[in-house]
Amino acid sequence: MRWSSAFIPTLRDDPADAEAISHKLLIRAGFMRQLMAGHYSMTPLGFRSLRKVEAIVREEMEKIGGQEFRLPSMHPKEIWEKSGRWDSVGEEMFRLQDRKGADLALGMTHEEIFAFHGTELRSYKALPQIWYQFQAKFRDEARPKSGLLRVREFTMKDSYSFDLDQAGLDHAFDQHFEAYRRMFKRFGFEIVAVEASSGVMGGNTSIEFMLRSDAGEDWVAACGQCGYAANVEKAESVLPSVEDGAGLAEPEKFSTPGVKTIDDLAKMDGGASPDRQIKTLVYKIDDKDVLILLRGDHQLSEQKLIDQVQSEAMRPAEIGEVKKLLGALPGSLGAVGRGELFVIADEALRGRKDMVTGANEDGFHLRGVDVDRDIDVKGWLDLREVKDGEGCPQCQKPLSVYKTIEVAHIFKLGTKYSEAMGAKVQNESGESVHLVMGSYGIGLERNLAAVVEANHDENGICWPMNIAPYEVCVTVVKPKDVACHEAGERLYQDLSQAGLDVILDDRAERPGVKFKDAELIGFPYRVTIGPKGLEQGVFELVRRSDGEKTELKIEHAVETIVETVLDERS
RNA sequence: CGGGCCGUGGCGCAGUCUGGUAGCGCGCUUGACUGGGGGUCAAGAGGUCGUGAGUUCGAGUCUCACCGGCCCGACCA
Repeated sequence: MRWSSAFIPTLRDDPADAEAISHKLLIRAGFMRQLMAGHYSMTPLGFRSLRKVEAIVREEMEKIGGQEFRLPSMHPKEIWEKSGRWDSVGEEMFRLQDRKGADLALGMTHEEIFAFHGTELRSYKALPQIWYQFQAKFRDEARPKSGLLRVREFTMKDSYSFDLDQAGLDHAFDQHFEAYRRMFKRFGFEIVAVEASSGVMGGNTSIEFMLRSDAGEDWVAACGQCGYAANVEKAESVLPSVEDGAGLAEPEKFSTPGVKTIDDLAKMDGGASPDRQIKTLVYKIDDKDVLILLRGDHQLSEQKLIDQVQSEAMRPAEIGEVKKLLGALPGSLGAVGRGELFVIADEALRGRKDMVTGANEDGFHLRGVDVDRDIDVKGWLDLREVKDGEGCPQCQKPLSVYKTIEVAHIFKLGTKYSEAMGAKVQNESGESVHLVMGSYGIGLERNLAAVVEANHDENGICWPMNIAPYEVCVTVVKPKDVACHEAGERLYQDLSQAGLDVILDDRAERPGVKFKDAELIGFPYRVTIGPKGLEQGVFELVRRSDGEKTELKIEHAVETIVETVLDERS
């Protein structure tokens, strides 16, 4: 490609509405443009890189025996009703009607559709199968943000495995796990694989692949010692034990005027430190009132609660409902003597004595509370959100908690969808059994953005060779000079001939403009061809990642550049 | 969905409080000088000021409604 005839709309300033680095750089460097919130058009440069991401994913899928499909993105309501997800996914699914008034959905994932096609599998002899596709996914995100990191329309490679039994699924899952690791390596960033909550996907095991980044929105707890890592929606930790005093024979009410928070009570004379307090939250779970108890210095993880309580709908109670139920406002709530209510307590409260909690009377608390003696706990669950520095559940060393981008998610689904669609095969003994399924997703655009988040500097993007839109940029410093022009043209032809992706910057621009643009876009290598170099019989090769410059004798330039580029492809 | 901020040439912004001929920088076009890190000079093109209604002699500016975008939170297979 000759730059003079290419559409590469670079911008001198950061776009005003971008925050995330990948968002700013992909816009500025001319890789994409926004159409509306959560929907981006890829420009030719962006599409080249996106196709390289896709090619890597496809290669790795083929390596594990994946077979590529292409499914419709518009689905009939009926198939989503069979799995129950027409209702359970709620507003996140785009829905529409055709001219006959039939209800349709834009696919946000394809478990139902692949399971539907899986019904044509009849015998164990046909197994295992791994089916995949690249397809646009539509999700009506409440808040699209951060450029390509959270959008409403994107391309996903989703694959589905079909096996006879759990052991088969485990194998397919492991194959995907390894394939994904290879993909990220080739993308040029390090990931951490974590245990995750499966959300409404169903199934019991899922693993997320996370890239550490401040632009992310998922928190991960990881142990540097033993390798334990989990999404905070799922992570556990061990706490130092707390020594309790003997306490009182029975709870004693005391006045706490103006105390509204854990902190207020901790600061008050005769109060209690947060780890000696019981925090009481009120939730409406399927219209039932439930009290949730945690230690005062602990935070509820709603996802943990959702994952452990079978419920259709859950929300915190409104303030009026709380007052009506317990007779007091938040700040003075407690579970003592409320045995008629369903009380769930976090494990960290088990066996605690001499605690302080609200008296269900504004401005009053109870001290000397013995959890086992005074509170009728119906269920003990791990509900606490893990915090930085707490002990690793495997090796007790301190955990670190940090922000990440979820770059892929793989699930062991089990038989949820094969049962819903009636996908069965006969096993060796002639019995009909439901297919055991897995599903494995990776978003292309998000991974493109992740590559940028992980590979950039103050001058722009630093593409790894595998993802770069062009591997080499040949910069002709003075295109009007015949010798320069011809040398550039010849090098461009030779490198292209050798199979490299190369762009020739033949624009009538100042050298500075060309250098800046090339750095902003982030070509891994750039060759400078100018009068000075020609006089000495050399080109200059500049590496984007560290700015290292090498002088190449003109007669050996092609050979050296080709070798360098091929070396870095993987 | 709650809270906050913002819509003015392609991009970044000023002008809005206090109503009176729509501006600046960059980019773009043409020409000249230039040519190894966003150069200089000259001459140009480009805007229904998000949309609609209202107040006013007069609205980018004031009022109301709507639309769109960004950020925080809630939510997120």
